Amino acid sequence: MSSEKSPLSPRIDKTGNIDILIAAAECFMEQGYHATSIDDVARRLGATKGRIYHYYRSKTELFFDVHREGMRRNFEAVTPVMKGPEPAARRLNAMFRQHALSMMENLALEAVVVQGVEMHRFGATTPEQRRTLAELMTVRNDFESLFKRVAYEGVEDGSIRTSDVSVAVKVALGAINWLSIWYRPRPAETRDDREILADKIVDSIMQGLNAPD
Amino acid sequence: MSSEKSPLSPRIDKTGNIDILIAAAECFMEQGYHATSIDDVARRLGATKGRIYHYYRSKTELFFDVHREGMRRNFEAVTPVMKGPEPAARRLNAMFRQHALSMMENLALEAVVVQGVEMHRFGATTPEQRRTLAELMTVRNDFESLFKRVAYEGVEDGSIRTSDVSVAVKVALGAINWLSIWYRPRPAETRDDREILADKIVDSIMQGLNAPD
DNA sequence: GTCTATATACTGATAGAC
DNA sequence: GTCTATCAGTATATAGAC
Repeated sequence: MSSEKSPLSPRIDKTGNIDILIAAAECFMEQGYHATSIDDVARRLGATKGRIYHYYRSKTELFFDVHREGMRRNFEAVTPVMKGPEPAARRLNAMFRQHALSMMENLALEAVVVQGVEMHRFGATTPEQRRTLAELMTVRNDFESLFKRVAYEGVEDGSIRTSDVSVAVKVALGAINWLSIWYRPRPAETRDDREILADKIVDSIMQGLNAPD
Repeated sequence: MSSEKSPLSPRIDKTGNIDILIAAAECFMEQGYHATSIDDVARRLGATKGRIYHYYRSKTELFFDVHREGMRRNFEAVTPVMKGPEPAARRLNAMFRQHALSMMENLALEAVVVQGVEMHRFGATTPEQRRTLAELMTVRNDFESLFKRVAYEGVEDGSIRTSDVSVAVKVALGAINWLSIWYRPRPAETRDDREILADKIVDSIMQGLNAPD
């Protein structure tokens, strides 16, 4: 059905497709995109292929929609804290923190987003799929630009020091995205635990490892 | 024939298998493990499957060997600079720098190593493959431990400041490993260019983004 | 809207010629 | 040591019953 205006508009939920997205995200996270069959996703849903192909014309489109939902949540987490009267360094700090928390709390979706980055490697796809892929990469770049913009503000207001804003942002986001590789929630984990971890990560990013002289 | 003693011993080269490893690494980097067929690898070699299956019993073993070679080069790059009379912070600095350069100069191999991390998801494998996979993960952990050890030394000699050594090292290595996602060498790139980039990355990791008061 | 076939294509791995 | 031919297994996607 997907009438898709903006890549950020919530196009799901009402039809109950969110179940399919979550099931797909979990399968993709655990086994990777190519190793996951539509049957796997259906099995996790407690259904059969028929249901999935009723909503999605292809496995690729399903992947794309998971990716979209993951990015939507990324923006949702970060944009509320990026503006304000504080020095840019403090706002950037908050953005990293929010992004890290979003990674932890939407682990499956975000793991797929991370996979998606390495998936300009979609080899042979239809022209339409190519366009969608380009669109997703644009959204990713826009997300990165959010951080760059605030980082530049910080260079100007003197709250941020770096030899290269673009590299510094890539380093910071890489560190956070890497969570999708090593972070797995412990059985009785609370929101507090995640916030403590997020703070440690952001502290590493903002303060670095060198002891002050 | 792979007689394999240590995961780090150079078991290749002489038979010319290194060609197969490189071709496989490039395919895996561009399309991912599952999307790459043995025919793809053979085509890149300018040969057919027969040649590959003469040296490797399965696609999985081929992947494992690429991973091994990538990790071997990682150790090779980092271990020479990890000991010495300097404060631990300086040695850690050098280790990160070497690792970043190794990522850039062995891009295909290292991209496969990065994929390998997310590949405890090998689903159904033979017991032997499970053992190999566990071995590879051990090697990865040992590599990370190299950095942790020096970071702890830094905490003790006062040259390093962090709220959590383990997290800080994961953050730093994540940032560097993320290179495999976004770094692609420009056409006329020189060693100097790579060193400049590596220095910027290491600067970000060690100094952080906050301006000194 | 969901399920059960089924068509079609591809891929990992093997056997045997050269 | 490399190639050709081929088998068996599996996956995407479709068609049609319910």
